[in-house]
Amino acid sequence: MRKLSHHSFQMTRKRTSIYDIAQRLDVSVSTVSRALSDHPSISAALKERIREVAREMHYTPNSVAVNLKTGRRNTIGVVVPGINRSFFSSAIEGIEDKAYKQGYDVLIYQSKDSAEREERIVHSLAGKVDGVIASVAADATDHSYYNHLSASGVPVVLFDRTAKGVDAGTVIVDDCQGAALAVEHLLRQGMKRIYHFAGPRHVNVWGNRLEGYLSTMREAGLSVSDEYIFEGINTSEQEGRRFAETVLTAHASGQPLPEAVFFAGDFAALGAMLEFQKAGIRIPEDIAVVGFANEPFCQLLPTPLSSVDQFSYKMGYMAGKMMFDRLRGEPQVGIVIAPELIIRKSSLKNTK
Amino acid sequence: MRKLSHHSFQMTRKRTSIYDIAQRLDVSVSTVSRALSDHPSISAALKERIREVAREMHYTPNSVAVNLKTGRRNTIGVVVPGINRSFFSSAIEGIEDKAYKQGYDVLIYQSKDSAEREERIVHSLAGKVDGVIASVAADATDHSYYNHLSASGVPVVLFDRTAKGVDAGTVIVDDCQGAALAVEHLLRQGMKRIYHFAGPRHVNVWGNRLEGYLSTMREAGLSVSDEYIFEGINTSEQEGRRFAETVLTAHASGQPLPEAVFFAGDFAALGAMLEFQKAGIRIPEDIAVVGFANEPFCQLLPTPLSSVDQFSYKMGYMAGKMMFDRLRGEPQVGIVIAPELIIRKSSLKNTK
DNA sequence: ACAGTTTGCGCAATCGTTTGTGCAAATGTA
DNA sequence: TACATTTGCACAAACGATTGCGCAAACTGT
Repeated sequence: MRKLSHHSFQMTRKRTSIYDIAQRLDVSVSTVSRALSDHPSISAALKERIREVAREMHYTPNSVAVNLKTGRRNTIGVVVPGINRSFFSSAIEGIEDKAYKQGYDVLIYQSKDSAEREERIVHSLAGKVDGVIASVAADATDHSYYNHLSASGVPVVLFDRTAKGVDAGTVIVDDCQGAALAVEHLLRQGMKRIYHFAGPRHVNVWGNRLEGYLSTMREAGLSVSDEYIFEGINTSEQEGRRFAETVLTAHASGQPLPEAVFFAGDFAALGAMLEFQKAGIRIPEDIAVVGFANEPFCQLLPTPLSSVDQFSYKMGYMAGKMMFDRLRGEPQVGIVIAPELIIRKSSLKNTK
Repeated sequence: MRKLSHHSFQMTRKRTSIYDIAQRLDVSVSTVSRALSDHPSISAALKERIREVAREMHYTPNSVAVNLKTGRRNTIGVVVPGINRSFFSSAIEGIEDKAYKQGYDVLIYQSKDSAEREERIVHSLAGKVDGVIASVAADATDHSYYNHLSASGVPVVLFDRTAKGVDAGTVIVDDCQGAALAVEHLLRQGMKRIYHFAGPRHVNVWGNRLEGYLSTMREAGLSVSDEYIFEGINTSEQEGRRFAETVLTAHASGQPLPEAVFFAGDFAALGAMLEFQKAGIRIPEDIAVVGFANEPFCQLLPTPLSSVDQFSYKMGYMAGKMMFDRLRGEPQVGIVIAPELIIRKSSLKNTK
């Protein structure tokens, strides 16, 4: 192992520029530039020599200079509530893969579900990126600051959590249909008393899932009384537990248990399942459960959790695709991905 | 809601530059530049007017131009195996939080545990970022390409998965001690026949955990026979299952079951637990289990999994801190974070 | 051999900033 | 009043690339 300097930060040799190459071969910088970008007006022989010298001098173009000159930055910004969540991190993976293929870099920002932080981020993003892909913060309803971007020529693509009044392309999963799939699956097994754990309905995804639940129940000729629906402040595990407690105390005072519950989020489903099981209620025999998002842990649970898959990676990838379409000036309006119900043990009553 | 153009990509007005402001106030660009950066040689009155006009013209500095001129990009690159893993995504969260405070942006790249991809990324990073924070790919042992960066003045900080022969600061958890904590915890409960599920030992983290396991056993006066140690190709759930099968078949042919197993990773522990339980083996009564990383799912499991916490967020945050120290020319050599054993049901034999 | 093309390259402006230096006007000193 | 300082701003050269234009030399054809 070769000895390394303690203070490598001092030995910063200047990077070789196009100018150094030019000097070395006694040609002009423009010639070097053209040679390296394979311009027709440079002879093949000279091109070859320039490329060779560039290689041996370890030349890498200074992207900042290129960006300044061309006006493009080859970078797209991504704003999500938090990266530390499977749905978002795998969506980002999709975005990154697409971007990587196109030679673009990805700048990541976390709004932490705070619209205030989101706004600051969005403003700072203007001029740093060619486009922005985002999933909006849930704590507010007005996200019009994204229009600053689109107004100044920076295309915006919203995925999953979209916002009204924003000039942007959207990539979403058909939440309404996803809910329908889940509820129909339960109905098919003869259950009628199906509850729904919802998130705040001002957020499109949760509102639509509620909508899908309601319309499917209605179509099946079932009436949905108030106690069927529980609106959590979010879809966390804790809220799921709170839901379970509510149901259990209602049961204690005589109300029948639900036959099944459709949760608008997996974590809420998880919390509730654990709480139910603690109370001696069996899943799925006593209560069948379906979640939403198909988080990785679903299949890891001792009672694997049925869930609606949102194809998070694909959503990210499509959002990336839509972004590049927009950058090319071919604006796609919106993409809706068909969800898929993954049936596991938690929702199968007649399991032998 | 105001009507938005279908083709906002065409209405790209030129961004206002420092030059526009100068023209409007009939001063020179240099004056504007200095005024906005609060240079002493500009009168307070003029500064105020310039700032005002800048605000009303919605001026935001063109960061690319600033970068080109100053040589700094205010961006740090992060290279991790994959973002879609709780450990890395929350480490990134730590990095991002620190960077955000310092006004730096974060560029994310995924090596997907491929050294080849990692090398391409690292090369492309030269000249795009001021520093690089990474956790190296596990499929190779030579990561010397990182030296290109440090040699050209771009500081490198490695966290968790480090590499020998790379001129970089490091932030790691004391894996050896973490293993010791886990094994001691098991020993204290009187167990002696303690197995270890290891990862490839050429990767520092797994090698050190193995080391910690071995030395703790040795100090307790216990001999470790070959079948105690299983070296998986990684620490995935699948490898965990494979481990369980190996143990079970050995048991079928007369060998006693382990009293406890210390896993070098939570996912492996999970896979094995599920497999054991499927075979009717009770956790922790028959086999106690301790994992490593304290992944979020540990506490969600019906038999919550004891695990060694690595403080991933903190590691990321410290890595960020170390990066800024290096950028300031105050090189920290290495930070070692003390791990903490989180004891849960899976490792408590004498639970009532 | 001469005009007309093509081929191959250099000159210089440009992108939006930062910053060293120069130079007037305003101020201070005697 | 005359000279030395300070104050406040403008000029112009960078940073590292891209690119329109110009212009010699090397070809083409007759």
